Amino acid sequence: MKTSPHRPLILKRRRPPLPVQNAPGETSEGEPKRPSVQQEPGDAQVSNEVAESTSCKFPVGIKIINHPTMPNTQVVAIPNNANIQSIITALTAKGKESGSNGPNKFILISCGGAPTHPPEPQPEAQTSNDSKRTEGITKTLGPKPAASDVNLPRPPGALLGQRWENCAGGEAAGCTLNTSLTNIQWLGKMSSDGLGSCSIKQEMEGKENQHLEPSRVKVEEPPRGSTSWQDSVSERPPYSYMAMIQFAINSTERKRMTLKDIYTWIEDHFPYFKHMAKPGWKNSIRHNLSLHDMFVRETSANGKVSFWTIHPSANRYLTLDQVFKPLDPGSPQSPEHLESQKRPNPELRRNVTIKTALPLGARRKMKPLLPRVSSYLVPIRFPVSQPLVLQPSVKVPLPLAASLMSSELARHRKRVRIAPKVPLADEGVAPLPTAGPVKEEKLLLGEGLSPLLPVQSIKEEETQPGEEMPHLARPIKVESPPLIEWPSPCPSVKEELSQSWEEDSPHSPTPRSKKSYSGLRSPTRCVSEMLVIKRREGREMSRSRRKQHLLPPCVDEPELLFSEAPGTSRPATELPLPSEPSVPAPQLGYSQEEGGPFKTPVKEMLPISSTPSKSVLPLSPESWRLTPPAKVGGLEFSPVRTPERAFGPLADSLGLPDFSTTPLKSIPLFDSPQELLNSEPFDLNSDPFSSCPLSDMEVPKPGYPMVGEPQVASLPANRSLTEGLVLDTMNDSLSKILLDISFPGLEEDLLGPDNINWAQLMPELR
DNA sequence: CTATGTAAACAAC
DNA sequence: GTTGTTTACATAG
Repeated sequence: MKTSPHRPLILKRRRPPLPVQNAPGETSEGEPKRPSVQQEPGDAQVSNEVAESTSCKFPVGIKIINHPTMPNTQVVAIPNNANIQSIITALTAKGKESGSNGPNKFILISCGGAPTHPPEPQPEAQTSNDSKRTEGITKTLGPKPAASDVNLPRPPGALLGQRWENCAGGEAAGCTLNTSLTNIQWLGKMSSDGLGSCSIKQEMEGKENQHLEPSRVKVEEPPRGSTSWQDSVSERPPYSYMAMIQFAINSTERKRMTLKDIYTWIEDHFPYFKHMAKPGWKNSIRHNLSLHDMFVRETSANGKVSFWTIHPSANRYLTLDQVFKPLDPGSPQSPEHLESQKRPNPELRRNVTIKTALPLGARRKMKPLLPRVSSYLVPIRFPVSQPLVLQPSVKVPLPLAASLMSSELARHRKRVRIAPKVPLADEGVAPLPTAGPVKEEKLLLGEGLSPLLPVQSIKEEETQPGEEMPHLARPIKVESPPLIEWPSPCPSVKEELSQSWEEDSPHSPTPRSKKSYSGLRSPTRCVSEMLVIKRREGREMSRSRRKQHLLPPCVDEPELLFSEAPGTSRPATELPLPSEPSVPAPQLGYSQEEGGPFKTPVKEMLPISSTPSKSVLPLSPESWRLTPPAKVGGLEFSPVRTPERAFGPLADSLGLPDFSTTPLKSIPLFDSPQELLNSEPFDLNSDPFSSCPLSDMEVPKPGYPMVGEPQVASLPANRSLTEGLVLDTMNDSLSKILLDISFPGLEEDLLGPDNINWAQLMPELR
């Protein structure tokens, strides 16, 4: 309000639109889809599944054995093609029946089972995106599938890795990422999906500035039954605009959303904005979108529609669901509860961060979605001789795994790393590669994973089939200044390694226009034809918050990414995952990005605030954007993307600490995630779930040498890690775990009593 | 000082 | 009017 005298004049900013090329595919996208949230066709499919689930039958092929050392715990081997949801339902029922005395915890692992095809990737990816969004959505049991984010369970095969996004709502609507199995929602009770689902959209109230004012506000509140959120209507959500924007964008399958849809999503999920907030909140949303580098604007091919996306490197794929669970079981989430402080709290950060440890109470009312299950992390030895065995199983994305593991363990050593802020440094300043800044955090990371890796991007675009590389190549135009520059590679150093997204790019110092880069990199974009727009140089200069960069643009950008080897280079983030699932690559990265989501104190993680704090990292702001592929030193893995995004979030949700810390036995093997990745044993490829054989994928590892890191040896041949889920019927939780499977030949001692006869479960292994 | 929120001036459509 | 960008300022921590 204040009119500040100081207000600078702004001269024309915009630049002409880019030429758009249309992508054929895109077309559909172009349109803003609104959130119609509700949606889509997928239902039919879903229903089927659901139906099944209800039946609770265990599919054929399921094998259950008692865990040798854990009481009331059974190991359930699920064929890839089995309907997980139904299995979980059945197990839940079984566990409930047993109560505390009988088996009430189940470790679910994929046994590949049906050899069949790799699970197909879900429909999802494919191109359709927008248009299709329909995809398979599975709907969950949850209450409202509708719109928003629903995470659904996935069908068969999906165990681990996939993220399915199903999203119902197309872009607008949200889909969360799902972490497939991990999603608790399956259990029904927890559904957090869209808070309230919204419905309605607002009529948009009109102008921003008008006030709705309170007066009207309250009126609408829903009946209170639900308590939670309703109450919350009048309360401001504890999330920052940045966080809410991320939730909104991440709720869509494509991870992109038009401004209007963002408004709508927020209104739908946070009634406060619809009813109570001053109209100026929309201005704030826009402000945040422009301000934070993590938000990248892309235009549709035709140039008509602008979509806001989250730079893959920075995207933690946070969704409302992931972050918290409503206190009230029944009610939809209600983040809103909290107080209405004036300020929304720092929100996520804190909240998100959540370590499970934290007292819930402290955090506003939200609870973490996933309970930790430490105990489950017990390594399981696999008798089988071959290392591969589990192929079907999930590959755990490293990161994920790491995170999983670490979660509990972590605490021991580790530190929590914090996500560096994103340095969005914005353009200008890019720290030199060397720039030292990287600092601290990295260190941590260094070892482990770099959580930050950009990796993630993944999914988004999967839609576009194929092209992984393409995108890279594809030039996207940047709007602005021609800067585009592709970054030259910076040589930089590895240092960056760890940093978070930003880091990745570390070298990339070139900050340049952030956005520009982003465009480049983000997978999505690649895919799509979108252009990215965004910042122009101008910004760089500017001192605006965001910009902060310190350095002048290095100029170079790290473009390398692309240039380089195809596989490798691609920024992790970018990879569009063709199908995400497929991507086997281990990705460590994602985690980082988020900072492991939770781990990082929220702050960082969060959105990282894009706002650059200037000081923070030297990294260039863009760094993340660019995400230098391999380059980043340690990050190498980044290239790997996680197979699924899902994990990322998942992990986050867990609030795992750093990878490195993980206590699990298995872990010890790897010092860092990287190691894991590197290590062969994992067959990443084999991921059953992934649709694609990895073969295609490039695995990151090779290419980049880690920077300085010593790479560690890979896992022993006889061991491998696989991801599994732990269903605890005592508390209705479903969590991912990383299993250490030992093959014969290993040291016996290690094995210990807990060996499980995997052969029983997974004949195929043999 | 940082992160965030808010208001506002402008620009381009 | 909408969308996007950028400043300026306020404020909590």
